[in-house]
Amino acid sequence: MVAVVPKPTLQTVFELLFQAYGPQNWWPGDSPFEIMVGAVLTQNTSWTNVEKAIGNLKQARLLTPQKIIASHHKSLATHLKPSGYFNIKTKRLKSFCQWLLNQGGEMALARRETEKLRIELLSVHGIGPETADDILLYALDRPVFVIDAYTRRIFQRLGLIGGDEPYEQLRKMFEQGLGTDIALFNEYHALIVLHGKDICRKQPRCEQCCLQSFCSVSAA
DNA sequence: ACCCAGGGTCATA
DNA sequence: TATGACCATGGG
Repeated sequence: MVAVVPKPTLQTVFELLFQAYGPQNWWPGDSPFEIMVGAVLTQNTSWTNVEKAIGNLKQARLLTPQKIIASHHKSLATHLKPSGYFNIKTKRLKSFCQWLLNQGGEMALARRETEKLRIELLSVHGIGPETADDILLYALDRPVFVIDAYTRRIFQRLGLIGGDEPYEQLRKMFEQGLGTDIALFNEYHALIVLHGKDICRKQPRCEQCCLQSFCSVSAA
């Protein structure tokens, strides 16, 4: 006999995570531009390493699009070193900053329609769907739900997805299932990341997990 | 010594 | 379309 695990709604999962962890107040950063930079630097990289790189940029007073573009590759790469992939990220950060200035700067983005802006972001070399959506949600306050590896892992275990769906399919599923709620999207993704780090990979059987009653792994 | 992080691009089949 | 290689540091 296989135990039948009930499937929670997306709202229920949020409630459980929020009750377990409380508000996360994402994204850490002092300004929208710092958040955008962090979104690029945190690609496949732990946040503690990103903080060091951002600290270097701040100390060198390079945390503006103009200064980043004006920096030489080698110099900028040295500042980014702690965040890993520094040669690639140097190019990506420069491409993004060049795009930002071409758009007319940060203020000009506020008038752009979200979907148009998203397409534009995705056209920048080194900006993929997750990075674009991090920027849209956390720096530009747009109602976009961020999908990452933790989201796939956690919701696969809850039996709500297969886990290999295309990014866009999952994004639309969450956005339609939750309604347009920027504050909810903001908090939800932060909670998913925290929960993913905290428990879901380190303890595959999830004995202490706040989602335990819905988790197909712990019930198996 | 090994595993992986708040991904994305590119080459190959 | 769908895998696999590659990028690179730092903490567990």
